[in-house]
Amino acid sequence: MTVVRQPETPSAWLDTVAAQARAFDRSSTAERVADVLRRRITEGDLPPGTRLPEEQLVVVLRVSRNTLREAFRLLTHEGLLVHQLHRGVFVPELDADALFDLYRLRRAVECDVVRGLSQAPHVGLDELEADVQEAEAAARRGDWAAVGTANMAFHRHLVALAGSRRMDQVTERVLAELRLAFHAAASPQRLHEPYVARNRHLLDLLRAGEYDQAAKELEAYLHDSLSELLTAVTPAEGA
Amino acid sequence: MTVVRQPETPSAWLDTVAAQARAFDRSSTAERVADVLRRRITEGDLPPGTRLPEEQLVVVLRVSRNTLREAFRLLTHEGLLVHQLHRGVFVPELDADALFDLYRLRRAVECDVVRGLSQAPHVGLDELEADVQEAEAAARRGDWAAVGTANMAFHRHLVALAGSRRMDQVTERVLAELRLAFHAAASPQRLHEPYVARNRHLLDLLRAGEYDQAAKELEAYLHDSLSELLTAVTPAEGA
DNA sequence: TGTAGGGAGTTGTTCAACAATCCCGCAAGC
DNA sequence: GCTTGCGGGATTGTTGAACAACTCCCTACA
Repeated sequence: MTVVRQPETPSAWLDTVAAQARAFDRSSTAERVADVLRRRITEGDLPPGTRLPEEQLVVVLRVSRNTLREAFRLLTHEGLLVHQLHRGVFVPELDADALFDLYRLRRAVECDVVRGLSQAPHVGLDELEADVQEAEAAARRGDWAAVGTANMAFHRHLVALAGSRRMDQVTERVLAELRLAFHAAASPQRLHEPYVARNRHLLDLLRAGEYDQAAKELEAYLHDSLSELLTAVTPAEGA
Repeated sequence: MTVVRQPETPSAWLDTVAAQARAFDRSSTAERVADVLRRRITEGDLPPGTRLPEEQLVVVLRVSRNTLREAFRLLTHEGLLVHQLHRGVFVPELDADALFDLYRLRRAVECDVVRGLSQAPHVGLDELEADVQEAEAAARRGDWAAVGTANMAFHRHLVALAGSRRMDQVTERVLAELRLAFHAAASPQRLHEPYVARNRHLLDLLRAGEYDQAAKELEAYLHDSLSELLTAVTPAEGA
């Protein structure tokens, strides 16, 4: 039902087809529910601190409580929800400490990937190029949300260059949490615009094989990005 | 059974104490179940590839299927189980790629932590000292499993120096998966013994504030550890 | 003002049942 | 002989209801 088999040519591409079919299969009800909620959260429809009551969602989503709770687990695993015993699940509120923490982990992973590229010479930078172009186009038309999305894709693809499944997972989680903070920011333009050019610069350095230089630039990049995000999120945290 | 009650003095704080005791006891049933399974897995009782059937475990553990499945989720989140749709949960089998991947992420995090110590001058190294001493003692009595445990604690505490909750989580997961591979190794001694002295050396460097030097040493350390683990796990993977 | 008590509402857990899927073996066909 | 197609049994996925345990808020009382 799911896979058409071609017995006369048992070549390698069958494996890839099978893998894709299996990935397609991966649509349990809980994951579909999680998809819906994930979109709502990452789009910013649910502001941080919002509680997600089980009973109401059960009615709206047409699933049983157990399945909904399974979806909650998935999203909690992704950092998009936090669970409090006997109180329910909430959209997390990221304070300055959390942002610090996220950028700390982010820096460790991304910079390590960039530095490590010297060991794996020829990697495809096409996706990064596409992301930068996408960001530049979005910036020209003033769509700062799209700029932010493209920038995040840039970093996701950057980490993907390492070919490490677990690093990809960590990055996915970090960026998902970060997106929560982006929504809380006042000015999306200030938050995203400067990094279009810097991503372009970073990509140039990678093309030139200047990996150590790129890592340094990336570190400064992330430092500035965190500073900007902190001032954008905290309303007025003077003495 | 779990909480001692004092009926003659029913004051308010007693209730909160009781609540805390209960919460302490283990917040939820699912977590208690997860604890039991986690121990069985990390002790090596369940060899990689083992399937954990729901019905049998429900009977043995005296919990409902839903609660058991919740425990499965927790352990899957920790990397101690893998889930396959409509097939069940299994103890993961780590191949060479997975080990490579784990060490890649591990190197990125741990080395970043060590390098970052130059920014946070005075950190407590007492726990690291205790771990090293523990490992040394275990090595003297030939308890290589205990050496491995102490070594892992050393690295966990090393990362903890950064004070980053998310880095701690990542490390926890990486080490948990790694422990699975350790069980598959033939000679625990070869796997753990050399790193007792190297941990001691690393600690000395940290005490001296030679953080860059320590990071370099740690990188070589992890490289050697991975090599050893690969030869220990793969039976005979020559050309 | 502050605090104990109670009740409503929500979450945690269990149970039983059914639907969907996988696995294994067996027979039919080339 | 090999593959294909088809059950049948076993296991997982999902549901709905029920009860227990807990949180939160409101009220009464000192």
